Amino acid sequence: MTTRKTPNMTKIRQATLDVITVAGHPLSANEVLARILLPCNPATIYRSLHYLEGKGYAHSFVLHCAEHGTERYYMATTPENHHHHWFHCEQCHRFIDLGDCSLAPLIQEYQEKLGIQVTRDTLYLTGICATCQN
Amino acid sequence: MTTRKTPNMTKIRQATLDVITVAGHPLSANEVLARILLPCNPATIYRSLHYLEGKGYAHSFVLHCAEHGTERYYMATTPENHHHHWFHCEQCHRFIDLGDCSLAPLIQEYQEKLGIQVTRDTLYLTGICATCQN
DNA sequence: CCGAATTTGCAAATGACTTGCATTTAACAA
DNA sequence: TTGTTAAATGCAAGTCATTTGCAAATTCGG
Repeated sequence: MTTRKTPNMTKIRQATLDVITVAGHPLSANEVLARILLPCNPATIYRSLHYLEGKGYAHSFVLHCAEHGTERYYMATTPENHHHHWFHCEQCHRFIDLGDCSLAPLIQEYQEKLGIQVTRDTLYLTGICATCQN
Repeated sequence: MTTRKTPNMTKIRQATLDVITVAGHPLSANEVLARILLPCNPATIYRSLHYLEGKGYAHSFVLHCAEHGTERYYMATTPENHHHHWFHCEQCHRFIDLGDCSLAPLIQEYQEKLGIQVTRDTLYLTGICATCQN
């Protein structure tokens, strides 16, 4: 009995990664499903996104917006493995990149002060974007 | 026909507020339900928490933890209406207070730079607390 | 090409949360 | 106090994102 060494980057997984990479901003599973070109079952998209996150190809966070409810949003990991934070417009449902995470010093401080081990930070802002204010 | 001026702070709503106030840390609807002394329907807890948040008596955020899934957590608003941020231990499911939100300057900067109107910020850290590391 | 292990599709299940509706509660005027 | 009426609650069913069990399809390694 041979154990397969590395699970496969299948067509669907690659296509899923392509979709979130091209998008350039966080996408929900439903949005991925709507954009993927391959015929694909919703459950497979969920599994595919799990896979990508597990392998470090994607990051995700759970965001709630009044109009779309609570969903998990995925974005492709950058080459440097930095993660960004985002502003979400509740009106047009668009994301604005707030740039690289700048929480490292703050997190370091908390870790030292409280003896905690931080494995993940979630930060996002919501409100109305410049365009929707007019 | 007279329109009633102010909806009521009913017994259940008051008891709900009491529960999250006494807890001192974020509580999910289920946790409130488990702690409230009055006989009360789950749906009413949800409605009650909505009410409290709408009136400014409570704040909430959605957090995902591997063991408990995705849930909204509520905490009582402080007298100064400051909101805190929290660390959540994925092992013992306890919250540690990270203190007052220190994002104001950062948010102000984003608002000016991007012309956005930020109505809400969500920040929390997850990981393993000091106790659970041993 | 064969056999084992992984992946996918499909359908049902889960779980948080919401909603419609009938009933109960409570505010307000008389 | 009592009747009227809006608001609050209980109950049950519905919604929606996500997960899971299982059978069928795919694919890797030999």
